[in-house]
Amino acid sequence: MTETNRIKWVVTSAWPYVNAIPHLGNMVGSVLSADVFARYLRLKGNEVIFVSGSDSHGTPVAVAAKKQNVSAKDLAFKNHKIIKNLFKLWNISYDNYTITHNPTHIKFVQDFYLDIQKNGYIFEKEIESLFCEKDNLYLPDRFVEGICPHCGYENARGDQCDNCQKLLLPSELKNPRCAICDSTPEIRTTKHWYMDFPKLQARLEKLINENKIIPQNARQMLLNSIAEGLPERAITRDLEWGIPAKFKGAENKTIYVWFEAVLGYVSAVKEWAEKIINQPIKFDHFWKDKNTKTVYFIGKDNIIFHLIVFPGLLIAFNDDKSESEKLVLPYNVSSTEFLMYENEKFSKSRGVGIWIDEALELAPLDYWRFNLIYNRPEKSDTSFLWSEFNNNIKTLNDVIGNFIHRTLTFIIKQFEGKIPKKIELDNTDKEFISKISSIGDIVGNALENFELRKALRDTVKFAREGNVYLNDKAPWHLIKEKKEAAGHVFNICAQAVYALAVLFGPFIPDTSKKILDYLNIQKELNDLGWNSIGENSLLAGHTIIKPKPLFQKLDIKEIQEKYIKLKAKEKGKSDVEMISYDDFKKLDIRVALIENVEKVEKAENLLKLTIDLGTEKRTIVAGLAKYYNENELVGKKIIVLTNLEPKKLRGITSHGMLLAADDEKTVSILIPDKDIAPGSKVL
RNA sequence: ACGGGCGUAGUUUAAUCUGGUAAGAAUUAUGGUCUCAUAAGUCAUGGAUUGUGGUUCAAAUCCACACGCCCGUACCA
Repeated sequence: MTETNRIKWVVTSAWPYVNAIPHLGNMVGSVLSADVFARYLRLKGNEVIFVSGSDSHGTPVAVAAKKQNVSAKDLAFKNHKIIKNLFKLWNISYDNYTITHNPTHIKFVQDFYLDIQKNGYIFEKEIESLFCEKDNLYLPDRFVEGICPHCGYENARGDQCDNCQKLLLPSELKNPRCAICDSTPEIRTTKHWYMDFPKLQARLEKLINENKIIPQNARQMLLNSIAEGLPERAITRDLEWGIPAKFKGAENKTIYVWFEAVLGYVSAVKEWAEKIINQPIKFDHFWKDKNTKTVYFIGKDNIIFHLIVFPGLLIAFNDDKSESEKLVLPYNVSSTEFLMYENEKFSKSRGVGIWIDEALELAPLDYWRFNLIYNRPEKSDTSFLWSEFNNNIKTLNDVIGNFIHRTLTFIIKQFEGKIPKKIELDNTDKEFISKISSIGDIVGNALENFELRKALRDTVKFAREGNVYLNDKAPWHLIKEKKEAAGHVFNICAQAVYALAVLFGPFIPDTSKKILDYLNIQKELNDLGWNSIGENSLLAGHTIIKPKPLFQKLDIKEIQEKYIKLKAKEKGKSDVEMISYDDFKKLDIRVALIENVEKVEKAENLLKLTIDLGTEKRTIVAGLAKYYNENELVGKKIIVLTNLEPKKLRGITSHGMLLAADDEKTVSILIPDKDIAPGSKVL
């Protein structure tokens, strides 16, 4: 444990893209894990700087801004502010949460690449690229579609054919078209600046081999891709929204986001030193000391980037620097697997998952922080399950909250709130006390090995042992015979409560603070320190405060319903897109009379309807079988969209669409208020 | 397609690197018990190694194949 004492740490989490609010998966993998780790290191008395920021450049932001008719910069800053505020609400203890579009970062990146160029790691190359004149855009590979030269599949993308799986170059496609506007792009020659990774290969291999801390599974994959040969990578782009490249002749080029955002790990500390604490020297203090440990909390999709690309850049930069000017190479990368939502991938477009703003509307913060770390996907992908969430809240409440509450209320009621004295220890006492004195090391070791999940589970186990101890000693019996004997037990339990306050500090800081408040301890947690856990943390005679329950059980069904409503509201919001009257006029909506209804075989929800439109009869297929039976529909007058493209459903061609309302619980067909002739137009 | 990883009670998981205890826990279920505490606590019982072959005295663990899921190659940040 002394090993980490007074060591300098730079703790970082992956940079969230400014275009989207992070979801729980993003949160647990990088931001929250890094926060727990940073809080622990501070508690152990280390020098810690914890940084990250919003990744603000790149095509998607530019495109979104254009759609909303604002500048990319305004949009980026607006979203950055929202994300930054959410992290604050999540109690993320960043020393600096910045944005890549800040002057310190921009200058740092520009100078950095000029340095690398000077050191001989950048070369220029002309390439042919497809350009869409209509969108005024060089098209990234996957934004080009066309016919696959191998299998003739019509919708092959410029990077790969989804049909035959073969890798493609955009120029190989027959009849290429722009995926955004469908027009035919032209081939243009453009020059780009490349990073010479092959030149770094040997040194990167050495770095990976010599670093014994990075996870075993990542190592294998990394060595593999190095052995395969690292590709040269273009670091510039023909894009306006980004950091202008300063290479000679690169006037209209920007640095590709991937190669610039990672440098934020460095520049964010620089910005912090210069602008937040006004001690510029602190930048060198952290980044240019070879004993500083830098740690990166990321998702598994980011491993290569953080252990090959990023250190590669640092090595190239350090090439001509003296020892005291070199930037320190990564100490470790803690990568998590993915969090799923009820066994599905999080997906914004399909509305699958929980986003960090929604979470806060559904349950108190510490319930989320606890739950996420408790199920942190360390070994394999794990799912967020409502049932698990419920279990974990119960654990929090029944095991931890209750142990603390029963201990403190007993002391209040029977001992006027004063911590009673210990008397003689028997074996049961000794056993529990030895647990109190070792729990700090057990949990601390797990954290230092980046096993956050184990650390939290060990803490819960400790609280459970507190309950067992209480049960074994049954002080509510002892008190009838000999008050001191009961007091003795509660002295020991109070030490355990104190231990829990400290142990929970990194995980659920609000709760930790509450416990300290009840214990009537005014000192800041960081001043108390991790090592203050022990059998005599609280002195006999110390007065505590009457506690309130720390947690309460939640009605998970109610929360789920709230979640569904939240999702429905969002969906409604995004669907409200204004259309012109001309657009509306294109729809031919009419009243129709249902003449016949049959159930469609092998389809649980489909009905085949024969309808009369006055001038003609038609067949349409509707997904109503769950809500209506055949008989109750015949003879009803309904509303039908008649000029929808015919579509084959289960072998039956549907010539139109029946209109119905759906609130996710019931589905109701629409019926004209008065008796009106079939074929009447709806306007 | 290629490279890497993963697969253990209904559910969430430990033990896998380094083969060796009745595969350990939590939750769920069932039954008992205590009353300080929040219908909480505590105790007991039941329940699992994806499949098929192989190596071995011995396989959850090592090897091969199959199946399923994830990631990377693949510039989407």
